[in-house]
Amino acid sequence: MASRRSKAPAPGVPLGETLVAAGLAPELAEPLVAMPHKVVEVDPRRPFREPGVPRDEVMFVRSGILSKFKTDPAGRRQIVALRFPGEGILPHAGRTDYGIQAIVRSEVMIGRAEDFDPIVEAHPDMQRFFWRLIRRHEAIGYEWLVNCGRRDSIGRVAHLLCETAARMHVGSGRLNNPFTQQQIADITGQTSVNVNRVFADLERQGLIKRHGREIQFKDWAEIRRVASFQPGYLEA
Amino acid sequence: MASRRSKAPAPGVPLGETLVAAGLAPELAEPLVAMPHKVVEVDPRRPFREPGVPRDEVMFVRSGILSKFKTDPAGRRQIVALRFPGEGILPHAGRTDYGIQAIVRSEVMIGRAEDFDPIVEAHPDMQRFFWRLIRRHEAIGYEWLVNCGRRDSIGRVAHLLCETAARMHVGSGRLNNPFTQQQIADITGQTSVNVNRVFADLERQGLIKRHGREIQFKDWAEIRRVASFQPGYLEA
DNA sequence: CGGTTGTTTGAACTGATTCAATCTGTGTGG
DNA sequence: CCACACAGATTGAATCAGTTCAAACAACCG
Repeated sequence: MASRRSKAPAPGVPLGETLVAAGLAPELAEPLVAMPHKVVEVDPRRPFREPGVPRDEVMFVRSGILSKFKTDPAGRRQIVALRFPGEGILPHAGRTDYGIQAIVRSEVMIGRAEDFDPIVEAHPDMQRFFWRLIRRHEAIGYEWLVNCGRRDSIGRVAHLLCETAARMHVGSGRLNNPFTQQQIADITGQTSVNVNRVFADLERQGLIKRHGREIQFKDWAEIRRVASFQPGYLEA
Repeated sequence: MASRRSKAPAPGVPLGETLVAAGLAPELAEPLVAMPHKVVEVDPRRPFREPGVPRDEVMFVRSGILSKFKTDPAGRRQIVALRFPGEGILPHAGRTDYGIQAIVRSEVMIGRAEDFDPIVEAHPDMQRFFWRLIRRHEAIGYEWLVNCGRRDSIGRVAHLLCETAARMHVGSGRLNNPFTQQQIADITGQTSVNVNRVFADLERQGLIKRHGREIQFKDWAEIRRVASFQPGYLEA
């Protein structure tokens, strides 16, 4: 019953719009989109940026989803953060400890740190904007720690689904689930086998209905409860 | 065989020094320590700051250790971050999703956001300094996610011990372990019962030796391997 | 069609939890 | 100085959630 991701990325919304939607004042978005940059198409689950390399570049997701990941010496992979359209990965002076891969085929705008940093420094409002975004990602990271540390496997998957629905701005209705079960396992610290069983469970309990990759929430209140999903942390 | 934390906090090192030790230029530390503030003694494992409350204050740890925590609706607690001496918790515009408690008796310097923000905005170098600190805490958070998501219980505890030794600047020798087993459980997403068994295991394997709370690393290389501890992420 | 990637299912196993009891060290007050 | 209370550490037994290994199945692609 597996369905495939669409082969083309979602229509490339202009970056400026997505940034403004994320809360940046329109006149501030302008110098950012005017910054010299290239746009790259990134294939899912292929090496894109390896860990341990210095990265003096900014990237913003225009469409698709990027993930930051780390790999244990034993080879087990853990995804530690996601970036949805309009979100970005800021420059990193020293060596980075994480790698980057796309979850689905994505369009990414890449600029150089030496172009980006002066722009931010020149606009205190933009500093505050990025400050707020960092804080939001921090809050999400904390929530993920609670997820991995304290919830059982059903709660973890349910929570990820709720969060994803919220971050993709689909309400409590249908979610076009972008993840493979392996990726969900890598995010929630489990095995893909178990993720599969959890999905079957959720469906058997009548909380969701699946048509291929698409997920329909049949009982939003109850799945929120199972996930103990309190969306407050997502509002910067 | 339990020993108690010393009843007095570690001698209150001047904040300026600890900030400089953390990499801040001495002339930049000055306006920070000159900022109007109060110094508070915080008792361990007592309510200090509750989640869900706006917090327009900065705090810097002068001695002891602070923890940020979240609590699941089911009442299970997860510690999501630690702050050692010289480290701080920056102001938070909206409602905070986490609470704050001390791990051991701590001295904390508390200032107001409205005093702190202008100082930072006036000094680009200080912005870069805090930027780097944020990045470091982000990296630690990612490593914690790997810890909770991908390591077994021995690896988790061993990793926390290694990280703590590094952050407290004790080399590979003796660590005056500041945590109760319950706190270690709350950090690593386990039960205190299991943490206890892990400690017994580590000792039986000859990796550590315990005298009350004090831990002596008998085989640093091997415990690093067990923990898959790569300290690179700690260097901002 | 054959190759690849992702999903699904079963059976055996194991690491960690739960519950409950006991033990140890520390501090307090009589 | 002893009795007592308290917090934390330790141990055992039963249980269970999640892993591991292995195999089959489905969908898509060239």
